Amino acid sequence: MHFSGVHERIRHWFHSKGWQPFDFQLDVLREYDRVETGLVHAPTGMGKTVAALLPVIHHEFQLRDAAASGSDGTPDSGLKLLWITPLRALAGDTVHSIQSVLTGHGIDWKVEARTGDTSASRKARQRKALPDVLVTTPESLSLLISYPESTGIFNGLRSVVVDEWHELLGSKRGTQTELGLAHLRRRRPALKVWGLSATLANLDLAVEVLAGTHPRKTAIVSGRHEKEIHIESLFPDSMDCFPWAGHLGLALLDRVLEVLDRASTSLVFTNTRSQTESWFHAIRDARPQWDGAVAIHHGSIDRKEREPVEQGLKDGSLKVVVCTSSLDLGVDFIPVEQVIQIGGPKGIARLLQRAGRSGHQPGRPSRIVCVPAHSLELVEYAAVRRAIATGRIEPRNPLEKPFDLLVQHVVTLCLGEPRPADEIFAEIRSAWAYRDLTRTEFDWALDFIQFGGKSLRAYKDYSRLMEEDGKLHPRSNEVGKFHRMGIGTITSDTAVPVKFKSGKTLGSVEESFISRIRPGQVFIFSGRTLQLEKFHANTAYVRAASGKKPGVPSWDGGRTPLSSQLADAVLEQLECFARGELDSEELRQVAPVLNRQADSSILPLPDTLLIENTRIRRSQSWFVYAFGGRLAHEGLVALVAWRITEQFKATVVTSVNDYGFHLSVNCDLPADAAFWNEILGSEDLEADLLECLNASEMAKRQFREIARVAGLIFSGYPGARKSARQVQVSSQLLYEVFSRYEPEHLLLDQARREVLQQQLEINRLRQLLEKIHSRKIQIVSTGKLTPMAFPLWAEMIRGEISSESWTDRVRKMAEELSRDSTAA
DNA sequence: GACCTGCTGCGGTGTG
Repeated sequence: MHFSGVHERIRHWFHSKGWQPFDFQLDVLREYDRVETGLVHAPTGMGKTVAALLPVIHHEFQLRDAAASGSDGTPDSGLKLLWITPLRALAGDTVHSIQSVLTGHGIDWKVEARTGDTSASRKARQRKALPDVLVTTPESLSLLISYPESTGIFNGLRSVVVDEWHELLGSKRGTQTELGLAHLRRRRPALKVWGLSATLANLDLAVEVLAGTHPRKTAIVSGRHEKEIHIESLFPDSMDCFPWAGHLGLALLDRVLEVLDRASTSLVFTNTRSQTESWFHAIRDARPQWDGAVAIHHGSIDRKEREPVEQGLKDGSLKVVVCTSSLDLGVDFIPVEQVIQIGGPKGIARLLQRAGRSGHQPGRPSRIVCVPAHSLELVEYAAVRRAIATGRIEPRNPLEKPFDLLVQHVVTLCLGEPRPADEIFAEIRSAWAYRDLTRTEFDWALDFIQFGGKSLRAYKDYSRLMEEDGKLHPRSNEVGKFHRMGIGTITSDTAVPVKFKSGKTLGSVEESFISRIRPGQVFIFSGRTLQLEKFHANTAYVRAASGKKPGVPSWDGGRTPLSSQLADAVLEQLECFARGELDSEELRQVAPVLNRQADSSILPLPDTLLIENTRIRRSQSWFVYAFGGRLAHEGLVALVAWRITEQFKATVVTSVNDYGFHLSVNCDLPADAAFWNEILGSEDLEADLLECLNASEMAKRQFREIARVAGLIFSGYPGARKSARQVQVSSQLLYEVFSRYEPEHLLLDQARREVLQQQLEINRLRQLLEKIHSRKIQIVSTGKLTPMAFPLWAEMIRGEISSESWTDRVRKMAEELSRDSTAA
């Protein structure tokens, strides 16, 4: 390897820190001249930040050397490096670490952040002149682009780093980043762009998306230092008394406490917010001596309450933090000794990400302790360990031309600088997501922005731009004001704020939860026991309380399905088990349950589709183990139920989980493979789905978010947000107007598309159906519920009856089952 | 004797 003087200086810096450079860091340095868009992927905590800065430093050294030898002019002033991060909470720490690496090399650039947290005066200054390095979010970048006085501030920009690109890639925020990059590249054609990412299955696509459509020289640089991951599971004393279903996992509380005892800092990850509340209370009640050293963190807790928790982790004053994905990324700069996962892993990448929160330093292994909430989760842990060992991981799929964001971005661009339509079209098409955007679609968007489209022509409010001298201009200053308040793609939920009378906000809960609580009743939230004082002006006023049996809130959140990769890996583990290859402790432990499944039915395997048929009182229950994840199953079960009722005069009750779905039918269905093959046919899938799912209701809800991103709905001034109801009313009105007068409206089309793709995972469903037809259908009649059927049955009766009798019925059924097993 | 669910993320005005 040849090292110029520049490389020597960089080597020297590593030496001064007592570090060895990693190969991939030097690879990035070597690729810099050749490559225009690159992607660095390495496990978390492996020095990606330094890797991204080395070429920037190298370039600056070259310029300085040239200037010193008199061959070049003065160095650029203003912004040279733009660093995009998805999380504003990371911006401050990123500023410091960039600053320190640069200073170490004798480069005294000014490094600043610009996010929503930045002070108003600094933001005002930054509109006109930027520091040498700016750390920002995709949203704040869009805002910068939207200010007329910012024209020119990117004129000295040399490189962009997109941090945590894997996190942005699969979302509209990623698409927004693509559009931002397309704009910056138009201004600076020679721009170098580097993405930093965790490992993904589709790295090639990830770099392609980052590069956009211009032919660009790209490279993928891999961190070769494999991170060591230790996955350990906790087991109950006996599988006999371990639940077959459920999600809380508190059965293993004592074991978890022992694990917490042995480390000074632990992160306890859960899968839901309400689970976080339950575990926080359980731990605090069991270890009162840890008072003040146990904290809770999730997305519905107010940011002001969360910040001290993050700080407590940083300074080591907290021993245990119970959290959701809210701390998946946010603790990059924090030393955590061990990580605990309560409940199923859901995905391979997800477990890796969480495990990576511990041992967050080169050379140190990551450890994660997995706590099953029910028996079959042990198979998931075995599967995820195997998948990691064989290098299998999920892809993240980028979005394709979302029209709501297109509409938003065109306005953003024209606010910053009035431009001819052709030029804007070309720029937008250079972003990967819009590479296939047709001129017709683009013209539709322009017409919509200028005149409100076909159906809103009469309303001036929807006319945002106008053409003058061949350029698109904002129609008024008002347009800019309202538009900037709506920039971004995250649409917030409909939750009710929870406040003390003093005015301090604790966070927010679901309206459906708080409406069940009467004043005087006690519930837990944000780790506190609270009493509802009154519900007034869409706000829940509470005071601290003590009380037994407090209610635990639940939220209407996302329902992360088991990933396809992990579902396949689970089936493979069952196959291993069937072959007698019990090469993990998890499989050995769960053996009694799997044996019972195999004895009373069969084990579902990769090449079979198991359908169980059980008579429960007067109904026939059919359990289909399709292993498609709960979202795809929700679509599938609706479809199957609909097709059944088309053929038979029957009432069908359904339930789903990640492994399969269940139909309870009050008539006899044929127990032969041909019938099920037909019922599960993939013909007319989309049309049938839209028909049977009451799709317009789902689309209507999805449309609300689309209308907000497209700037059709103003959701209120900061600090004085409109209520969910108000937003709902105006979005519904628009939906109805479009449906009536302009059914081909591209935003309606997008709403349907998003329902199919995001809420029902149509692509996965389609693949699933194809896979089903290549599998052998095996129908087994069972006398009793099997271990795999039990959770689906319990899930079904949850929707049927009150919680009191739910408990009774589950207990009764469990007792019945356990009597059988002792008798057997 | 088993059990009640369901993630995250950002940003903004203007006038007295």
